[in-house]
Amino acid sequence: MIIPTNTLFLLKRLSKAIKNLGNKKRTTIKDIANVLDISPAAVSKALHGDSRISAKTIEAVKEVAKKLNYQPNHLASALRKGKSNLVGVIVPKTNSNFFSSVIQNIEEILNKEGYNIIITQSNESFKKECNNIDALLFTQVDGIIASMANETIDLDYYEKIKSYGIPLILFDRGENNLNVDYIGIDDYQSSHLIIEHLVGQGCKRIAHIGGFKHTRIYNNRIRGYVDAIKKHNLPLDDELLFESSLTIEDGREKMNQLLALKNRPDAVYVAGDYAALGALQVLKENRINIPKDIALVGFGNEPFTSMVSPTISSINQHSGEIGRQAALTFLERVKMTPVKQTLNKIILNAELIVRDSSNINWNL
Amino acid sequence: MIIPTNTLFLLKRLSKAIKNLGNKKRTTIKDIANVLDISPAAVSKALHGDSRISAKTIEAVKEVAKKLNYQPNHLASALRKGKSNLVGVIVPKTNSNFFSSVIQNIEEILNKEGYNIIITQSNESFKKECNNIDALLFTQVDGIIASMANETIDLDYYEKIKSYGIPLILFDRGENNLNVDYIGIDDYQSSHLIIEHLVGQGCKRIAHIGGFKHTRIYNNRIRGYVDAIKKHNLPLDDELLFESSLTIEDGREKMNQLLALKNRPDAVYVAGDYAALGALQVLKENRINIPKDIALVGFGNEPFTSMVSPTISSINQHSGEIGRQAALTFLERVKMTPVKQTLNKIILNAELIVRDSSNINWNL
DNA sequence: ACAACTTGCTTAATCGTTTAAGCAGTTGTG
DNA sequence: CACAACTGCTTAAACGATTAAGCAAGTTGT
Repeated sequence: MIIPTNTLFLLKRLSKAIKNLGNKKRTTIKDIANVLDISPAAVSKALHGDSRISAKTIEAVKEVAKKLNYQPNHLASALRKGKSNLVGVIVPKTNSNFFSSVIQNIEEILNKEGYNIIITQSNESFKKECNNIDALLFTQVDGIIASMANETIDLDYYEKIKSYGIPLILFDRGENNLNVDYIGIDDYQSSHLIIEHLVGQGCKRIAHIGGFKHTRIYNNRIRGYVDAIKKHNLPLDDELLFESSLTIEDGREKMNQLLALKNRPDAVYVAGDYAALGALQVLKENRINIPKDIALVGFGNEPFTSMVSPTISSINQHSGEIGRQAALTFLERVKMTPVKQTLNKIILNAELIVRDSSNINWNL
Repeated sequence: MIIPTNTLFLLKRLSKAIKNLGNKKRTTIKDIANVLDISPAAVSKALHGDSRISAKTIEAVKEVAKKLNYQPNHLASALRKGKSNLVGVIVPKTNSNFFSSVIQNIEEILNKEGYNIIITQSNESFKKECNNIDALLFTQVDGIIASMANETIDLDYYEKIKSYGIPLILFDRGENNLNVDYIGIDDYQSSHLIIEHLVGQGCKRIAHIGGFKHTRIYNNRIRGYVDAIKKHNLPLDDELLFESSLTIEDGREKMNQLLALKNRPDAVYVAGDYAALGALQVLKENRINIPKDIALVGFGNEPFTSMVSPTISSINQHSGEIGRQAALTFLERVKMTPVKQTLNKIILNAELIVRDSSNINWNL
């Protein structure tokens, strides 16, 4: 056992302090200070490796800290420093591969910089989202990284975050009007990718089951769809374009409506994988040949797209990269004092992953 | 505009304070105290509705608080009260329906009681789990609700939680030796349910792709399998029993091994849905009739089990109820001072959901 | 030899809230 | 009328860590 100090006196204090460990509270810098007979301030500095504290003292402090199992009280230092080193993350749901992967990457980057993250889910409910924001602000987070619920139109609560003077970073489901950082893929361009691909497969009447127009990303996908269709001089028919909640059930519903048309489409581009899955089920139930009769493309590259039969073509949103960029953007913003927010978009190129559901060379 | 006080003097102070809102820091109880010319202590009490503060003062304080957009500093009160009102949740992954649903229910209950939760994921990595525990303890959480990573054998870090004197609640993946609360389903009994069902379908040679034995729940499923097989006097063959990581890939691998047997099984019970999916893929690739030639049952009732074709029979683990019970158990424990931990198991009955993959009346 | 640094600490204030203790003034009780 | 109890506040300490300011002793430069 190496005791950093040689006086019997200090040794006695140490063992007394160790004895007290059992009954009492947690060890504080004061306890360490008492053992070594120096001031708490010196202990604090020693623990932070302050250059004005002698190497000998630093070592002694660290030794005693370890012996007494000292754990810094984060609340105290956060209060004093005005920084909690916590970052709030709000997502519509965690049980989606996209969001779970984004979170994982945010966490990885931020942990390295000493931040911890608080994950909350809105379950696509505006009210829950507001509660989450309040809870995070209440917890004194140093910033918030969020993707909005589908329902969210009123931006007051996001303005509230801004008014706190902490960085707000949006990803995937964002909103220009807030004038904050945004990270996402190029939804407009993604639609083009999909339409090009379907045209290449020989499709001539392409439907789109889109998300709600009021959500920017879905609106962009719809705009992309419309423009790409026009570009290829394909029929742009009102009955081929739907707004949907993009759940499995609604995917089924909209697909049924498409099948009920006199003039059926020969391809369907669905703006979400879950709805695409619903559409797939309906197609199979109706014994429709996929992709020969109707080709299908989803969006999001959820793992199940490669599990179902036929496998579903989809758009890879680079969730990992989105998470990374969101975290890095936060780190940049938080360095500024005072925090300045400006509209700053990072748009990644998406990638179309062609699978059986839209590959005419399959299942001939 | 209703001003709770009638003196011009106070009115002036209020408008001055409101003016200061822009440039300065956040509003504190001190600011409110200054406006009303009372002590910060009185403000604090007023905000908490202390009976020793007059109704008039309480109203005035609340009015000014609203006007100055006062938001309590959680760090300060947490420091003072020695309670952060934060609960840490550790799960192996969030992108599983089971865990995501458990979390949702924990959150719902705890939010009502004024707690917020910090969700962390271990990604089935022991190291990550240790980091998470450290991060949560560092954040001064008031308790931890966790489900262990598959890798976790060394329990030192969990002992560390206990040594902090905060409640530790385990669910699903637990460990008796820690002597803490545990909430889960009856895994042993679930295996019986499955075997009974398969026997009822006429299966006579039932294989089990199980999880790792060192994880209690998987061990229980294996024991249940073995005992149920014995009970029905079916062949209990070493080559029919595997330990697996239960990923899709490993499910594929183990299924391939089963197909390579001279004496193939006529049913496979897989201890996890993802591995069951892998097994399903292999069966389909080998044009094996499901369930006539080989029946299949999974575990966990992940949503995709009802999406794939054929749909996969599985065990519903009552994730919602597990989350609720975990939260309620925490609330009970945290009330005790000092917190007492004892081995206390809440075991829920699981439910077998029979789908096409093990229903002989289907696909004849 | 004396100013000017440097070293290695201490002192005391501070972050924002809570709370035990206490103090006037009022009301109630026997 | 005296004493108790209540009302409505104030004072001051505390939670644990950080940090600006300062001080004493030693070191360096001229």
